[in-house]
Amino acid sequence: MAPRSISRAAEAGPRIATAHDVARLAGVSQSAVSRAFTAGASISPETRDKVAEAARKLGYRPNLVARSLITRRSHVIGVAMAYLENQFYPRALEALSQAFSTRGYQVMLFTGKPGASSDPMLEEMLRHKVDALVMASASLSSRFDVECQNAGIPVVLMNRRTESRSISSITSDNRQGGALIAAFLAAGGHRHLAFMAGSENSSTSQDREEGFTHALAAHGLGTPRRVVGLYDFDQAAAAMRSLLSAPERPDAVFCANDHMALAAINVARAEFGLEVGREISIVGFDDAGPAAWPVFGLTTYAQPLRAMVEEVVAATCARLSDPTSQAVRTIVPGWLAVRSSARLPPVGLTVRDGLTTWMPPEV
Amino acid sequence: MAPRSISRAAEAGPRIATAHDVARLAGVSQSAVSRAFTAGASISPETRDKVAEAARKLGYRPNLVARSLITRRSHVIGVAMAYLENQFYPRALEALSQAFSTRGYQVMLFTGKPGASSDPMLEEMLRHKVDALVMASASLSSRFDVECQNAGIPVVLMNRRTESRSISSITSDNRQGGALIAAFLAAGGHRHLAFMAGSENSSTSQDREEGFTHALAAHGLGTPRRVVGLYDFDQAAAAMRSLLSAPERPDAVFCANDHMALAAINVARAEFGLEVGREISIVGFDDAGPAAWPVFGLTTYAQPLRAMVEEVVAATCARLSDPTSQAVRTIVPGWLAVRSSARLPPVGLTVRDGLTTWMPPEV
DNA sequence: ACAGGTGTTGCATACGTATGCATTGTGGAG
DNA sequence: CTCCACAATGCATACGTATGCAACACCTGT
Repeated sequence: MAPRSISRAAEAGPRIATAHDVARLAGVSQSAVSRAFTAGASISPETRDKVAEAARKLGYRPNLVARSLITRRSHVIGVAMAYLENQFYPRALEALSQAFSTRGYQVMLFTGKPGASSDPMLEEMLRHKVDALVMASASLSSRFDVECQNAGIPVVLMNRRTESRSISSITSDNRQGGALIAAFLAAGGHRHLAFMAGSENSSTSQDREEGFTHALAAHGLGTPRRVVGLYDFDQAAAAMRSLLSAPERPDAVFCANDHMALAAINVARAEFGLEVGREISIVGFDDAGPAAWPVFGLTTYAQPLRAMVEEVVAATCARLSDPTSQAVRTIVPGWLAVRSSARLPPVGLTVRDGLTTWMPPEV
Repeated sequence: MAPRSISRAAEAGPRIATAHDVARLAGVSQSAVSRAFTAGASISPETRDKVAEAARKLGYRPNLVARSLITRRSHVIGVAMAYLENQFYPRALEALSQAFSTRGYQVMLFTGKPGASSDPMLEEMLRHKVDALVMASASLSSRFDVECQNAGIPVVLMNRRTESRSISSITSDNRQGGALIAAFLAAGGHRHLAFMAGSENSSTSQDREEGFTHALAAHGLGTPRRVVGLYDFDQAAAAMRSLLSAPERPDAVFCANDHMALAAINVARAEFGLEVGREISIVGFDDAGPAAWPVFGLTTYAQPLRAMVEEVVAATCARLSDPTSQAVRTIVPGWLAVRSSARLPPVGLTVRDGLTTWMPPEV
């Protein structure tokens, strides 16, 4: 090993400076160098300055790999996320990366093979000794839970929940959102409703559907027609086609997320020539970027991205600083962003900062 | 250290198994365990099986942090990417992550503070000992170059280029793409052209503009009007507003990327009531997801995402396996995806697999 | 002047793995 | 039967850093 690394260094020019090199140049011990780079360590200002000067001369940078090995903290958070064609996720990813980096963590991205089990991904994450896992996609197997608990790694779900008591989850109020949309559409005078589900095993889609369906019943409207879009643009388009081709066409469609709602609008407008918002109402969930674009004007339940990300980061860091703390199950409230893709109810609309929202008139 | 880690282990339950634990259980040396997990190492099948069995019992996983320290290879690629609201980038990120993971590398994501210098990001990447850098956004300072060369870390740019001879870059044919669009619009009978630039310091925007402008001149059309959209949706919308409010309105606008072109379509249609493709032509560059959505039908120069990602990964791995190899400068050819956002020329259109493209009739 | 406290420093070791080297065992060629 | 080649294995060490511990200097209060 030693001879090889020497020869490699020889061919690659000057070796990368280590704490020992800095120590030698500064005339102190390696410990002093380490302490100079550790906030709150016991070291005199003079020594710290000597070290800083030597480090500057040598272009020294602490090796975080070596540090990780000894401190047993990699300061790396594994983020599992696929399905990046849904704008909500890239934004979430960017925000997560920002927020974690503010607290001294970097994000390692795991996308997993499309359609594959999440287990190989888990394996890879554990080998890399990530400090924590944020799962924003992929359904977890039961192994996931126990393996992470054995490894002592906190797991935080974003935008989905689980039964496990040891895993934290941050979601928006999916049930209440679905219910609010039901009330909104009922107040708008719609009578033939439809729901487009995401994946069948998605807790998020289930919750939104439940809230929607229950509230519809409470408003005296029957069970909505149901199609499945699998969170996929093309699948959603096909589902929308089948809805609009049916003899009894719905007058309002609630899609389990914006990505599918945008597909629905595309089909309704481009293939069926419908004027969305007048001849048919389409409502989504997320308020991802394009929803607000004028050509769509998608009415949707807005998930507060920044707030959710903050909660994810807070939950992660909490469990990192106190491993005995309980997993949390946080529900962040959202609101209904009212635009033009759905017929408006006569009352209940309010405008604030140029954004329109709606609340049911009576409780 | 030792007493602390013992007490920590005690409170956290069974310690995470190491190669030593496996060795003890299997009745072999730690070296044997290491070799059992190293492809091509000198070890007998029997020993390998014994080790595998013991490892299975203990739930052993090789610690990649420790491995990185000794092999000086982290198997982590730093990917710098911001601007994820432009759909092109999330897709690229997903594809990069997939492709690298196929070759045994994981992706660490660096987004950088919006608007900040890339230097702190670089610092963080070097501390984490990434094996290579893929830069798909952020403009690099000159420090970047030398620091990475000192550290012996290959740098590969995606979708941008640089003067430095030591940095690889993968782009599509931006000049030719701009020229092709000019020819296409000229053939379509447009006479008052405009160009919407991205960022002024973006090589990509510059190249597309150059190709566009030169080819326009060759077709006897004057210098196009020029506005700046800074690759930003709202800025692009504002730029489009100014174009359409001017006394002499252009009959075709070439936007330096799709993201801005989509903003332009939104403004033209929703604010000015124009029928895009008939009253005004709008062309983009990228062929990111929404360009193909029916409501946009954006005519755009298609960058072959998969091919570009493959080239990026190939270039990265090439320099990793042979550090003395030269940096490459690869240009991946694209093609013009013709849809409905721009008036069609009378000749030159061809359809293949349901996709329409266009080539200039004569050379 | 002396005892005790406080703040700095270096030494030694540990983190978990990979690998050069020496040693051993095994089989085949002569 | 001898010798050599080669495969398999263990020992020892190295990667670069953090930190417990002991040694030490310096200061304060009596």
